[in-house]
Amino acid sequence: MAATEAEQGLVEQWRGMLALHARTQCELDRALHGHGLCASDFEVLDLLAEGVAADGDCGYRVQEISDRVHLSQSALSRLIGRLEKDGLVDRAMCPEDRRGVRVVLTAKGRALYGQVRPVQRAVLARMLADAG
Amino acid sequence: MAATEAEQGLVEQWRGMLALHARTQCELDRALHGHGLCASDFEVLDLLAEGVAADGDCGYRVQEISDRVHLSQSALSRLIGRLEKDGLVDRAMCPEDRRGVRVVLTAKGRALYGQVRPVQRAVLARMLADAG
DNA sequence: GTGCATAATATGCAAGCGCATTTAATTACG
DNA sequence: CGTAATTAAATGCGCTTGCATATTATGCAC
Repeated sequence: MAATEAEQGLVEQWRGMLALHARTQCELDRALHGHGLCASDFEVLDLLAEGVAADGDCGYRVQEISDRVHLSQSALSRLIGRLEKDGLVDRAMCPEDRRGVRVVLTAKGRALYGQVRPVQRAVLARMLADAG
Repeated sequence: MAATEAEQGLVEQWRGMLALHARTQCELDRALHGHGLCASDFEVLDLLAEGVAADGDCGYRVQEISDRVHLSQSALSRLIGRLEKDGLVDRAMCPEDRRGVRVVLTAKGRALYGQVRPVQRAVLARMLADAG
């Protein structure tokens, strides 16, 4: 039946994606672990670093980060807490909405990002290049 | 530069994959949760069910499952333990290598799989159809 | 067969995650 | 204004995960 064939195609697509995702995520975690980061940490740093050019003052609201990163709100809150504890980001109250929190890379965070970014890009190149 | 462009392409490919994977995995977990399963549980059941046709006697070695499922050996061991506790699989010693363990679907496990499989397929169809 | 390296699972443990709830600030409505 | 409904983020909690290690079984040298 055509329906079954289409279904089988979806299943294979999904299995392929699971495999590639797991392999890549695992490699990323290993590569970043030496720098004290996990893959989710890097996702957030990557977003923060790309947001502002060089002046480290505007940053993102937690909610904006939450829209772009695939974590629950609670997981993100704790992740930012860890980054802050390690001195990689600062948390500051939003002046315009005092419920909100603004997150900014510190100099240390920016430096670590600069160091780690090529590592992450290399893993992506190695894992995604052929098996796309 | 061409190198930077290629790199940017990889980054976008990876972000797209992260997004699609996270959305789908999350939907799967939600859909299966009502049946007492998580997405990893289903992966294992799916493999076990496809392995043998109807006679439930040969099953898989844990190591064979480990090759096909993207979990650490310890996580898989515990997952099988949970399935066993819920009466969905049986664990039996391998006659030919008594270090090994053979895992087989029980009748209950096969019944649950039959019930849950269309649910999982529907989620895949819904999530992967357009954004492939 | 005894001893030693290796292999297949299981288990102790700490860390990260999601769900539900809490706390604090804003908005809406009488 | 004051009170209820809503929103932003943080926290309690249980569960799953991976790493390191323990346990049991095999195989090989002697």
